[in-house]
Amino acid sequence: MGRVCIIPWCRVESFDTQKVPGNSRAMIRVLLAEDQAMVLGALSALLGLESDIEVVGAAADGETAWRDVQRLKPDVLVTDIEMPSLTGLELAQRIQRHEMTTKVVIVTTFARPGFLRRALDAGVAGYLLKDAPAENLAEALRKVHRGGRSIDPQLALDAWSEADPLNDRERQVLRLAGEGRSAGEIAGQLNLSQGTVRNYLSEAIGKLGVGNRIEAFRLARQKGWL
Amino acid sequence: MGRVCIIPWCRVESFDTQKVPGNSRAMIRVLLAEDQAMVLGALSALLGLESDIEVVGAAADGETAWRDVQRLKPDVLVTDIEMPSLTGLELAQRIQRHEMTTKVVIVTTFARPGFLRRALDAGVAGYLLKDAPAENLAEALRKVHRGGRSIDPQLALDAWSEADPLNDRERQVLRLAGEGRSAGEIAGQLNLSQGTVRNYLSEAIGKLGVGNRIEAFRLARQKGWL
DNA sequence: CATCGCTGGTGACAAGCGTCATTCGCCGGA
DNA sequence: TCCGGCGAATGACGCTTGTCACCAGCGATG
Repeated sequence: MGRVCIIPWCRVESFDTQKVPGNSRAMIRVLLAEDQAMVLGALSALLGLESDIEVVGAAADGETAWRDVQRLKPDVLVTDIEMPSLTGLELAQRIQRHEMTTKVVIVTTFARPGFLRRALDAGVAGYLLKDAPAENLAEALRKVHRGGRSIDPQLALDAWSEADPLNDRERQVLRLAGEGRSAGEIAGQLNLSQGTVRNYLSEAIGKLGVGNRIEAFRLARQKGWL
Repeated sequence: MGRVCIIPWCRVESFDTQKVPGNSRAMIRVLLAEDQAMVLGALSALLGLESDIEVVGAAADGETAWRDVQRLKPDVLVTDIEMPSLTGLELAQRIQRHEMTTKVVIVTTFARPGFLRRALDAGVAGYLLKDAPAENLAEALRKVHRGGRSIDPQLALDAWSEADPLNDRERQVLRLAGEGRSAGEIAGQLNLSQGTVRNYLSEAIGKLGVGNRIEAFRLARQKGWL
């Protein structure tokens, strides 16, 4: 199995991954997927410090990650969500559909309950935030490799407790308000009266427990409700 | 220049003979500032593999980074831009104003011309994108430490396009307004009068040629002027 | 048929927003 | 010394927002 290192100055063209110097133990074979090259390299370095983890590949976009998953059959895929050509969530779905043994751990910036929910539906075994301490990653990989799950606890709570309180109209109106449209403009665009638009906005503001449309928009977007 | 391959599964062992544990050599003392803990840890691991670089500290927000800069007086500060309490750009400004010898290298996701421009005004020596290959970082640090500069070339071109029309106050006010603060709240926070805040907002709205604070905020942020 | 509940609308009111003309103090340059 | 410019404040004006109480149609459900 020939493999090319994707990091340019790393000029090794291929080598044997099965055989690990001095250690035939339960080495966890990990594939990384992350579109920001520098973060990708850094994560690779980070995991490389762990004696029981072996980074067998690193992909910078969704499609190559998918090919690498099929080719390398890693124990664990560590992936970002936002990537070109194929998101981490779609990647997880494919792995689920193909009934592969590769576990998926999402590592992302976005603490949006909506994302977590979709990730769980796609059968991911881990969901970490980039805000979390770096040690958590290796720990999570071990847990997942043992068959466990590792979900950001704070986020897990949010995903259960908080359902989207907004209805369709409120979402529409809030989206436009967030772009700076006035009540009148929104009314024109949705074929409503100006007063009705203000009522919906007021409703949304009340439901979200904030003070104005801007905060309402920010909160709703942050929660993944828009 | 001896270099160690940073990618762990790339098992090239290139030894650096320069480096001695006693280190009388040009060890580059680096402070990291990055709000995403996992990325911070990963970058730390990445740079830790370089034989001529020593990571002397790692801060997760702007204020602690600033304290660490004063305390540790590192050769180079590697900082993200978007951080709580103090952005990387403000950090660079402070270092410039205090005429410290610490060089600043910005490492960010944002390829916004305005950011680069303000970074250059603040006298930073390097501006890298997280999209860039990981080995660029260490390379840039060395170049900067030798007194050189390392600016993302593509971005450097764009920077000459559009100038930021906003002044300091307008930026501050707009940032807070974008978070949903009212004129009164902003006034309290900046020790201004409510009327003055509205004047600044009006100015900003006019300069940007938009219709209200929300549009002004969105436009300014998109251009990298905040 | 009565009666909910839902979607949308009205009108009124206070508070906040955006604009403008004007003022004041202060600093730096001519 | 005077003058211009800048940062900040003021007050006034009209428009927009956020809130609330209330009303009208309309489809279900009893």
